[in-house]
Amino acid sequence: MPTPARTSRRDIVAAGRDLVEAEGLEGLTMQRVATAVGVRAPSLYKHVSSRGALVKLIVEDVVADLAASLEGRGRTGDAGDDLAVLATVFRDFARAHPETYRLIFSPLPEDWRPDPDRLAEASRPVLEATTALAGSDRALDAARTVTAWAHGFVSMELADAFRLGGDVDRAFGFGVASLVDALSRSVPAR
Amino acid sequence: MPTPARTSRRDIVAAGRDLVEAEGLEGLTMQRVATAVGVRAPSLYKHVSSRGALVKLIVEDVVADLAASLEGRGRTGDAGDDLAVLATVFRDFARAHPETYRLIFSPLPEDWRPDPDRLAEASRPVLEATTALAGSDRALDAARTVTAWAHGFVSMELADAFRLGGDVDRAFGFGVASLVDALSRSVPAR
DNA sequence: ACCTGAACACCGTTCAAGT
DNA sequence: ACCTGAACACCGTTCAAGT
Repeated sequence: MPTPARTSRRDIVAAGRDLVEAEGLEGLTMQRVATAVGVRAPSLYKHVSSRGALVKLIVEDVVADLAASLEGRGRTGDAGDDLAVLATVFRDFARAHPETYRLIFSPLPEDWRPDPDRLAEASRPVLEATTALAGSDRALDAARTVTAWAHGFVSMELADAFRLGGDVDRAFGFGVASLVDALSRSVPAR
Repeated sequence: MPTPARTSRRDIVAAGRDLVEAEGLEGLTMQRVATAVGVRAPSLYKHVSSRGALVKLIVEDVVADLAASLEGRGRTGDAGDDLAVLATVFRDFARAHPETYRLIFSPLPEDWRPDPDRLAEASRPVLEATTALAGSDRALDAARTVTAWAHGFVSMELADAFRLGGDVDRAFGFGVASLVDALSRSVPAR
């Protein structure tokens, strides 16, 4: 006689994401997720195949939210301003969800990694802005430069790795301005 | 009656570091470390206070090696060239020790983090180069921009996050050249 | 002074048994 | 069809007992 499901993959992913945000990835245990959704740990395996698979679902959920935050934010008419806006939205997302942001850029085992298409979706707005700013020949290199800088900056900020004093907000502004400046010029001389 | 030590903190850190490099942080179990140094797990606690403390010692060991690699490499006479050399040494280090590189930039629990002084030591060569390139007023902002970019680039490369094709080496060269270009100019106009 | 086996409180995961 | 308790093979860590 069938039993109605007492939980769902959706609930499990949401509960898992909350757990990660609250306690980090190591706080994500199957037992705690189970308690959060009102079930025993073994029952989770009817909905997700393993803890790793759950991590992957959580990562994809977070990446989708990040993509949605960036979507349509680079449309001021000035490609340099667009890039600055995108960088700020990106940084704000990271600060609003520090643990899950860390998670999506963590070195995860192969089978826990999100579908590459989801990542491509999140990076499209940046690519559009760099195309406008630096030309289509240089757009990919330029997007990689900006993305690397933004991710590096934000992850160092979250890791509390800027320890030499100074104004971190100013350093962020300085970084965007320098990049926009460099990318809007013709090919560097070196 | 005293027993002579069958292992040492030094051996334990070295064995732990090898384990992390070979299998990632989650491969670092006290039991495996113990086996590697020829002892049982409980004995390790005579030499390190916890697994977290061992992780911290490993991180500090890796950071010291990174600092040594960078030391004295930014001295060509041209500050732009210096920065390019430092970036390349940094990237080579990451590719030579991918797992331990990841570890030192991982979001670690507070008490597992290395002594800030060790990190400052590793970043000094960059700060010297940006001082020469951008002037002392802008040196810190410039160093943060370069460091963020380099770390972001390398960590995305290691995470296999550059999935849109193109030449990753060229993107790295493009990034350094753009940054050097921007930082060697006067204050950006934005 | 260091090393050990036994024990404790946890993990993730499997599986037969319940409804 | 989903949920459960019991079990298995692991963890990190503590501690009394050995040398």
